[in-house]
Amino acid sequence: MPNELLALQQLLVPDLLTTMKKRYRILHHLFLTQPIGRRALAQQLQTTERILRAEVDFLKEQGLLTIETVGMHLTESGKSLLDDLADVIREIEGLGLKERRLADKLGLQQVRIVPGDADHDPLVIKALGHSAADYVRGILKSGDILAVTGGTTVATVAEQMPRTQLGVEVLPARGGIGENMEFQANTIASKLATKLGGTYRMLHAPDLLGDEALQTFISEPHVQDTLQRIRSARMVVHGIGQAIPMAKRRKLPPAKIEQLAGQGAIAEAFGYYFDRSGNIVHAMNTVGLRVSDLKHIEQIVAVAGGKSKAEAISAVAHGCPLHVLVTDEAVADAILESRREERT
Amino acid sequence: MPNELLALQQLLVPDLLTTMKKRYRILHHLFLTQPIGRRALAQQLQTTERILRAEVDFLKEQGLLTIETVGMHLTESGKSLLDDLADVIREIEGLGLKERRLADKLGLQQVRIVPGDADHDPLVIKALGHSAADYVRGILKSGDILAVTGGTTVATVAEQMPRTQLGVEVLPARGGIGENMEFQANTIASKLATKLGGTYRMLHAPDLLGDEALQTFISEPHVQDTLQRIRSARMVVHGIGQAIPMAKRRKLPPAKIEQLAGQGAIAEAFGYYFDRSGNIVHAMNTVGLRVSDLKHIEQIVAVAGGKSKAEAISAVAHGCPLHVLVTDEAVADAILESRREERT
DNA sequence: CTCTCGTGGGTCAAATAATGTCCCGCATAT
DNA sequence: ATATGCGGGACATTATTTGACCCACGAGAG
Repeated sequence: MPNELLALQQLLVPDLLTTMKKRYRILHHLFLTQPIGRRALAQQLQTTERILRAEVDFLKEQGLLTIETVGMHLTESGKSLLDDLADVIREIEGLGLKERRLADKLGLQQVRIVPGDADHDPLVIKALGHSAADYVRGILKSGDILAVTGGTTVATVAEQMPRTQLGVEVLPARGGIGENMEFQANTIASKLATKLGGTYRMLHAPDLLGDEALQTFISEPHVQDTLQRIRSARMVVHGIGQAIPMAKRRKLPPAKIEQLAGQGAIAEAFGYYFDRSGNIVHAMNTVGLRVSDLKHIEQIVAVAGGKSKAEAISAVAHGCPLHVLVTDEAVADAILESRREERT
Repeated sequence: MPNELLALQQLLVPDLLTTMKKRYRILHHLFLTQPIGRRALAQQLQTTERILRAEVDFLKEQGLLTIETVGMHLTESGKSLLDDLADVIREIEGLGLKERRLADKLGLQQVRIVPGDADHDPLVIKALGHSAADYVRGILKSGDILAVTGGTTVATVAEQMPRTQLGVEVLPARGGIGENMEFQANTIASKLATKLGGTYRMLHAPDLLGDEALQTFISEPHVQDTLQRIRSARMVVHGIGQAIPMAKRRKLPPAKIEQLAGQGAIAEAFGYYFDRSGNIVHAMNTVGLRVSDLKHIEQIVAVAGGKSKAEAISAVAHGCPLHVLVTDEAVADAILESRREERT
């Protein structure tokens, strides 16, 4: 433990840490679901109404949340407490240790783990987004260029980003690659720019362009300029998907999907498909960041969770440059477990 | 607060911090009075037997204390927990703040404050001794020369010093100046040397020596050598007393005491008497450290407590060089209060 | 508009935990 | 021997927590 105080307290007042975790959990869940009522919250937290009520009364007394007719809300000091507490809780839960082990195994600068499994609990995605947003905000400086991909997870990062006046430029990492409008890189870039008090540009590359048309498109001066800026980004935030489900979502022809499966494709990121060892087996035909550009970028941040994605995440971590991974506990456990098996 | 975790916990689990303090108090008091039984301890801590029993059962469960037929004892891990916890408790109690304020007001390097008032509770002296011993042990290095004065408080420092093998040389700061054998500087030096695994020398200067005899005594080569070593001490630990009571205890002639009172003598240290502003109004006629030698010494540590000594301590702090003060809360409050009044 | 539905807040008995109050047998020191 | 203080056991009493309701109200849907 980094903080010896926690060790002392564990011995002298074990209840303290337990209650602290309990209250943190309430605040955290409230933050993710607000506004929400007593009964609903109790049910979601697997506790009784009466017991939650006692805690809520206390937290209200401390000015951490407000109770209104529509439900409960965190106050400002509640939110700030939550952020400050996150690190402490991670250490208590032993997530800090897992983070360091996972970073070590995958050769990453840093790993952030959020409790739960995004596959089973959609709130975990929200927590992932919040954690990633917190990290990104801590790193970005005024004037930086930030490139983002599409996907629901990265969209959540934008959604969870608190409003600041940072003055950064946000760009889509790649052109449209067949997502719903809401989760496209362009949309996310615009949303993030708004939240961060910065500017953004779009990269309006039509889907499924023929080679020839693509060349023409790329050679436009305005596009050229945008591409240049994207490649000089200081930070990239991207998601990681499973190869086959992603291919289907993008409505690739069945033959192509067959082929991908045959090549052992398991992961997708940036429009590239990777096999288990991290080799690129296919690349989407669209403009933007290429894997070869990544090595010049200072901070590459991947955000992805859910046990089903564990193998994909592991593959991408090996296949392309990556500095920071924000994921959930289910993934961390799965990767740490599988890699231990390999060793035996 | 140096540790922001405490601030968070103060907000999120205040009552558990209270029980932490409570348990610390039990352990601390037990440490000072062991071996002691349930009932006696409960009475001293102003709580009921049953309530203390619940806590004791818990602490026993945690392996922090043992229960025997003669009473309760701290275990080794209990002692070490106590030491680790001391800093934390000081911060929670706000003593850390007072320490910094007092150090600022008196122009000292460091102040250590122990809760309570040595005038009313003899255990506070023991706590003073323990705190001072802890500090001294942290500073001393092998080969250092340590000079000590007499007095009950400094004697307690020796008593509370844990046994180590430091290899320091302990010397009396001044010759015998009319104390009981047990509290003389010589005796304390010997005791400390034993505890610290070092050597000691004595300075057997008879009381109330005439000028001439004193000169003869000083000129002896062995005494000369000892005096030289004393003056090159790295650290000095001394007590502070009230002038008039100290003069009476030393059985000075009543006329002399009258004179001291007339000169406004209020404090005593090293055999020197100081007035309120820190001027020396009288010096005992004995050998050893002179006030003028003090400025060459690296660490001068004063240990004294009890509200009645507050003015004396303040006077000495102004009158002669001092780096570290170990005192109790009653003194700290009194000095901080009086100095605030002066400003208005 | 009405009519749910979920909200916070009130109430009170039951269950559970904390506490006060004894008493006993046993070491230990006098 | 005996008086003292020790830990531990027992149990009634009290305090607190918890469970299980009900109610009035306001927002949002129909």
